[in-house]
Amino acid sequence: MALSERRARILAFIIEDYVESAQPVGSAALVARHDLDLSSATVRSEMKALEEEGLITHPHTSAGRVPSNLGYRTYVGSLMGERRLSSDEELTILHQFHQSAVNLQRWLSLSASVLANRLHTAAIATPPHMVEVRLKQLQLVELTEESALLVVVMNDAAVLQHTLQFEEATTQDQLTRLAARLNQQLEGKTATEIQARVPAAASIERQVVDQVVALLRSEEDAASETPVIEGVRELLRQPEYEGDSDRLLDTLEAVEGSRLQRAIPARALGADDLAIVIGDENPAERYHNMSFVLSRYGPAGGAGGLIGLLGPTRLDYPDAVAHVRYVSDVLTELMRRFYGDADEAVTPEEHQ
Amino acid sequence: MALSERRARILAFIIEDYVESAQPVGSAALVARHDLDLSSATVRSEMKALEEEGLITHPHTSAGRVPSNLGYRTYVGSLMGERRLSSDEELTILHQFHQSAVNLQRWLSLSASVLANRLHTAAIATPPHMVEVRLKQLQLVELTEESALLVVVMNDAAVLQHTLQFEEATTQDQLTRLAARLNQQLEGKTATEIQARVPAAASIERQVVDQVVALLRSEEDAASETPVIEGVRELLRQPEYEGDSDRLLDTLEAVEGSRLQRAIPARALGADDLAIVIGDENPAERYHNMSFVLSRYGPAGGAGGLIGLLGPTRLDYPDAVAHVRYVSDVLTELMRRFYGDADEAVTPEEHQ
DNA sequence: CATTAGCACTCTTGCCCCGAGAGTGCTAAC
DNA sequence: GTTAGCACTCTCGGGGCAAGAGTGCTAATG
Repeated sequence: MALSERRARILAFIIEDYVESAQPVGSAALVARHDLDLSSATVRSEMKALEEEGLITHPHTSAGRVPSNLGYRTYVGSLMGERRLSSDEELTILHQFHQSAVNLQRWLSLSASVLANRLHTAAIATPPHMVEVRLKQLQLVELTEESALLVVVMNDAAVLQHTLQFEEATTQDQLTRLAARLNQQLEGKTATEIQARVPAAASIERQVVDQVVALLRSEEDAASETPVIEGVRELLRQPEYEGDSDRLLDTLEAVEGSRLQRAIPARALGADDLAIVIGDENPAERYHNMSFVLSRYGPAGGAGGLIGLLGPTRLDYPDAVAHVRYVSDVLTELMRRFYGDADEAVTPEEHQ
Repeated sequence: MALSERRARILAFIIEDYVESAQPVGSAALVARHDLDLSSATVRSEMKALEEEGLITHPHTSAGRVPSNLGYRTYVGSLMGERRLSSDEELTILHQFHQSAVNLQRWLSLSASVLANRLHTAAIATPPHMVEVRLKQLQLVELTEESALLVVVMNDAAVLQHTLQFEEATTQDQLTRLAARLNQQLEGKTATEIQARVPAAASIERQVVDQVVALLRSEEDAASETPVIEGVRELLRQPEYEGDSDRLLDTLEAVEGSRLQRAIPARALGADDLAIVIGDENPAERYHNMSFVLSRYGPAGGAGGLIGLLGPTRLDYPDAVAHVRYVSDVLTELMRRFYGDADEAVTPEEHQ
């Protein structure tokens, strides 16, 4: 497995050329493009060796070489250079954030759009998620005599709402008093804590508290969070889908929010804050011909989420990593600045 | 233009066969499928006449006939039979609504899904919209010492929120008092009415009121409402897109929420509550090869929105109309039942 | 002994051609 | 007015073919 330096260089060239052209790369073309001091014959024998190590393949006898998943893996593992965004690039991106409203949901879509547009593929962002969801405040607004709107604000600044139907008639006044009392009793509590003291008898209060618990639970449930996805069309325009409507539709399906939410290989994020998941490294078979580049964002210890790219395995990994890293940092910084620090642990907004 | 009865029947048959098969229909096939008491030669001469009137066309000399937009138009205008759903079909649909949570946003997606699945094409639903948006209640929740979350409930039960940054530090107590005072002053007012009395001096109050106005305005602005869309994949699976990735991607683009919102030909809804927009009847060129079947839903005089189908011009119009009508009625009834009557004019929930 | 030139071989791709099939439009007969 | 018959047109799929790209092997070279 110890690749000779020359062989490693050739592998890197193959990958880079292939990423750019989406065409199998042949020995002669490789020599020409990179001014190698070698003949195509030599390159061919090196290619053969690389193939025997399983790093590249052959679509068919008379075609050039294509990187295998293993090839990409070794490339991202040790071969590719660390790319940093130029300050021009960083400024362009920052500029877009500065033009956006102060609103986490916007930032998430914006982050995804920025990534999608710059890398020409799809990008995703999951809303930040807290470990402990607590009630911050609730509010009751009369709708009709026998129904009211319950609005619940949580400590991550998420706002959820639900309509309640009552058996008996009430007034806004009664509702306001009830809300004030409940706020006193329940503020800062989690769903489990509140559940311990739900009134036994059926009553309006009981209904409200039940629903508060339900809403807190739904916020706790990470699975209920639909990720933002942008740039699906960029992705589907990639040559891998050209003229293959079936594959295109399958991917379109695979990429729809509701499917995607469970499929994001979040566990790939180990100690590091950045994960690269290539092809069949993804546990979900549906994504075996795609790669993810993901980063955790959010203040350390505070609420956080995932942001990243989703493309064909033929991704420009150095570029992708640099962009995902940078956007993730920007997002973290914005959260820190506008939503208080980690211990205040406050986060999203206009979220679902 | 006065089509003889026989000619009209033939046109209807052509359309119905074509809708089903997506293949140009030839004279012989038509005679066979419908047991016509005519020879194919006779049908051919009728077809020729229909073609001269612009109701059908010829992809090329040796192909069968295909309805033109004008053909579809006369078909929906006078030829097609009124289809009603069977009570079985109605029950199946109702059943799905009964299983859903009491939540307008859910109902909208559900309506769109039902339509999409039953007609095998895309379906849209716009959130209900009121003519006059008034403030119902506002709430301020401390986030950090110098920032707070403003939550605004409007008379259509929409809830919007925004984060505010203050220059000075405040406490939750101060915020609560401010909110109570503002609620007294501003409840039931429209954006314009509130704007007349914004405090001149910069202050926290000023900031809050400004933002309340902005939120009311954004709710007023119908254009800011992103419609729900379901079944895009059903649509793209239609034979018109088979093997034509370009057209497929164009349509995918045209159908993305943000583009669609301005393109829904709402004005086509005249006095009637149902509109059928065929191909180039749509002002937006992008949709010239698609048809819309739209209905207004919502209690008469109250908040209402649009729901409908979006498919290739080769739509099963009788089926589409019957389904859209029925789902729209169900939705209206649900709103009436759960959100009070027209004069109370109260409506959505968990709506962005 | 690594490198290279040379060459045979393989496989794809685009193209042309052709025949089968589907459908029309016309004409002449009923 | 309707119909049978027929010539004509156009599409579609397959076979054959030549060009092009690229490999893999071998033998020569420094």
